[in-house]
Order: sequence, then C-alpha cells, then structure tokens
Amino acid sequence: MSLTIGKLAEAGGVGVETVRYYQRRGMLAEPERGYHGGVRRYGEGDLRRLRFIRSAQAAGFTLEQIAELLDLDARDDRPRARALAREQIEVLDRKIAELTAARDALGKLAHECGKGGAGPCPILAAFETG
Amino acid sequence: MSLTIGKLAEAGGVGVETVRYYQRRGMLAEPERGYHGGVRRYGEGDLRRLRFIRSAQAAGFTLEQIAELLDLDARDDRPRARALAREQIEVLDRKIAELTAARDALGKLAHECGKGGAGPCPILAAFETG
DNA sequence: ATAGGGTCCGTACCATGGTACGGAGTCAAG
DNA sequence: CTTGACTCCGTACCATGGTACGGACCCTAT
Repeated sequence: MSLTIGKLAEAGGVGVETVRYYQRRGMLAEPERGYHGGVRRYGEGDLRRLRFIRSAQAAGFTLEQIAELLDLDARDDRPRARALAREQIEVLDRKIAELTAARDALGKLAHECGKGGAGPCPILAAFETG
Repeated sequence: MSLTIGKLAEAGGVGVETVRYYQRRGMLAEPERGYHGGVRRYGEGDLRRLRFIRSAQAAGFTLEQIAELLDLDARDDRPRARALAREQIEVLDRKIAELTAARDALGKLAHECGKGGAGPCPILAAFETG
C-alpha cells in the first residue's frame, strides 16, 4: 500500500490540512520522498496512527495526551498506559453521568413544553433542582 | 438579594471575567447602577440565568444555542424549545454511546496492559475493531 | 510536451470560550 | 478621610484544533 497525503487523509476521514497539522505536532511522521525527490508516500502504519488519533479524540483525549499515548506505544510503557487509561475511564464515567443527567433534564423539558401553555415555558427551570 | 458582580460570579461558580463575557454576548443583562452612579447590582434572576448557562453548557449546548434558549424562554416559544430539546437529546444519545464505547476500549486497554509484557503494548490496537 | 490536478511549505487566519491587563472610579471599614 | 478591595471598561491575549491561501513544484494522462 502506498498512499499520497490526499488518499491517506481520505482513508482516515480527515482533511489534508489536518494530516499536515498532525505532522507539525509530531504525531505523524513525514515520510521520505520517493526516488525522484517529489511527493511523500504513506503506508499502513501511518493510516493506523491516523485512525488511532481520531478514536482517541472520540475518547476525550486531547491531542497532547494522544501524542503521549503514541509515544508510550512506541516505548511499550505499559504501566503508564494503564494509568492513563484508568484516569480517562474516570473522566468518561463522570462525563457520561453528566450527559445522562442532562439528557433526562431535556426529556423533561421536551415533555413540559409539549403541554399547552400553562405557566411560563420552563426552559430555565429545566436544569434546576437536578 | 443584591449582589456585586464578584458575588454573583462566586455564587455561579465562574470568574468575574466570565460574567462580563456573558454580558458582552448579550446573555446576561448589565443592570442599572446604584444611586450614586457606581457599581451595578445583581439579583436572583441574574443568578438563575447564570446557573442555567452553566447547566446548559454541561448539556452540550454552545453559548450561541444557549443565547437562543434564553430568548425562547423570554418569548415563551414552546414548540421551538421542544424541538431544540429533542435534537439535543439525539446528540447526547450519540455522544453517550460514543463515550461508552470509548470507555470499554479503555477498560480493555487497561486490562491488557496489566498483564506482563507479552507482545507489544496494545495501545494502538485498543480502539481497533470497535 | 503540456495541461490538470495533487503536493509542498510557510504563514495567516478562524471559532469557541474564555482570561489577563491597566488605569480610573467607587465603596466600606477603620 | 485614607486605605485597600472591588468594580468598570476597553482592548489584548490565550489554548485548542484546526482551515485557508498562495506560489512553486511534481506527476500523470493525453
């Protein structure tokens, strides 16, 4: 497999500029140019890293943390990886609980706003008292 | 109740500069000054709005959306409020599912990295294949 | 061999949600 | 009636995660 930056970006679901941005941040390597000193070529490993970055973002890691994770992977630092994972699980658990509570508040709001106009539309009240 | 901006901010769990920022965005009113043309005073309603802003942020609304919600509340526009609430519930449901998946991936990662070093530390693999 | 599309690179700009600064005015306590 | 804390206001700056621009270069198909 040999990809140009455009194909790599497409395969990873990001824009070309985003790939270049990750390179600037040191999260993706800038491969050697081909024989005739022109365009760089990317392989499986690059795509894998790119996809990892996207997934880790979805898991709530910042790009800085993701850079660390990539480094830990390279150095095979399991204890640190484990610690980061555990920390992030706690962050996620809190976030999930928060979003679930918000979801319920919105459900209540949607319900209340469905009934005909008795009293003021309780938008401000929707999040009060848990 | 009569609060200075500092007390209002404290009661709302934000910084003074944040209150001023919300005012600039038109999300909080800038009350009249007291008799001798000096410092502004805030009341219950301001605190209520401020707390609403924080809660709505936690529910994933942007400040622009929150501004709209405050406006809807003022105009008692129930259908629109209901529609926004429903939309956001869908957003939250997707987000919660995503975070839950990420949580599970991290759980797996933490588990794998716990075992002694057989094979490479599977950080990159942690998010692969769902 | 030439036209087009893609790549390279630096630099600038963007949106979001604040945070900091500095000088002047105000207010309450001692 | 001064001192110290707080407020007011405009403007500038910040972090995060990109996105856009523009000129030069390369590469492939015709």
